[in-house]
Amino acid sequence: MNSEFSIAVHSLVLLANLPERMATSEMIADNVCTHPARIRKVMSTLRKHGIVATKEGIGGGYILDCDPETTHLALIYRAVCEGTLKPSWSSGDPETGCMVASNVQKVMDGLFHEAEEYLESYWQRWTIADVLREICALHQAKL
Amino acid sequence: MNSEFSIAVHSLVLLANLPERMATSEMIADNVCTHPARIRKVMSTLRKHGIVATKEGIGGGYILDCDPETTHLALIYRAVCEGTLKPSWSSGDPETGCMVASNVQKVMDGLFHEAEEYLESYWQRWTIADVLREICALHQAKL
DNA sequence: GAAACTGTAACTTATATAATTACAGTATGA
DNA sequence: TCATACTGTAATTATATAAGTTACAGTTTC
Repeated sequence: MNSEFSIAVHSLVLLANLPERMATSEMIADNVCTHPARIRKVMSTLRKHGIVATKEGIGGGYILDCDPETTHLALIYRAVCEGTLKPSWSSGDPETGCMVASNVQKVMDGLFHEAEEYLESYWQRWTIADVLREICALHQAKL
Repeated sequence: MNSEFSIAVHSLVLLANLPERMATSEMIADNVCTHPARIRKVMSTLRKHGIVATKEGIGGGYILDCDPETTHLALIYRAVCEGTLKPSWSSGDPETGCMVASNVQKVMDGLFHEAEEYLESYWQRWTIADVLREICALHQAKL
C-alpha cells in the first residue's frame, strides 16, 4: 500500500480539528510534511467521493464535507487505495499444464480480494472523530 | 506488501501436492515463474520457522515439514511479511507544536499494527490444504 | 485583470522489488 | 576422494513503484 491512505486520514483529521474545517493544500502539506501537489491529488480523489468540498480562487481550499463522527476509515480506504492489498506480481502461469501453476493465480487473487474486504471491516470500526480523539488523548497524556 | 507471501503459499501448496512432498529450488522456481535464488530465500525463511525442511547435496531440496491440513496461511504470513501492511512513509512530524502533526504518526502506527493483526485472523481461516482444494476445484471445473 | 487558489499532467528523483550472478558450504555416490 | 547436485546467502543489476517537483491552465475573488 502506498501512503495516500495515511495522507487522506491525516488531512481529514486536521480539517475536522480546524474551526472552519477548511485549509489550503499548502497548509495541509506543511502539516502532513509533503508537497502541496500531492495533497491536491489526494484531496481531488476525496472530493470525487463527496468526502471534502473544494473551493477554487482566492480564499479557497478544502473543506470537510462529511460528518467526522459517522465517516469511517473504510470509506477513505475504498476511495484512495482499493485493490492495493494484492501485490502486483503474481506467481504461476495460467498457460502451463500443471494444475497448481495454472490455477494458483485465480485462487490467490480471490483470497487477496476477500482479505481486503475483511481488512475494510477493520477500518469500518474507526471514524475520523475517533482518530482525532486518539490524537487528543496522546496529547493530553504528555501534559 | 511484496509477493513473498504468494511465493511461499504457492511453493507450499506445490509441495503438498507432490507424492514425496519434495522438490528442488529449480523445480519450484519453474512452477512459480521466478528465479531459483528467490525461492531459496523464501524457503530459507520458512525453514527457520519450521514449516519446511531442507536437504543439501545431491538428491536434496525442500520438503514439507508441517501438516497441510492444520498449517494456516496466518503462520506463513507472519513468517514472511509481518509488519509490511504499514507503509514505509509516515505523515506528520513528532517535533512540531501542532497536536495533530506531532501525534498522528504514533496513532496511525497503532492502527496499522492492529489492522495487520486483524488481517492475520483472515489468513487463519485458510490452510495450505484448503488452498490446494480450491485449486483442484478450479481444475475440475475446466474438464 | 492581478492575485490566490485548485486540477492535472509531465518529469525527475528516490526507494523498493525482482532478477541475476557468484560462490562458499554440504551431502551423495561412483 | 573427487565430481556432482544441491542449499545458503550476499552482492549486483534491472525494473517498477512511490514521492517530490515543476508547470501551467482553469477558477474565483477583490
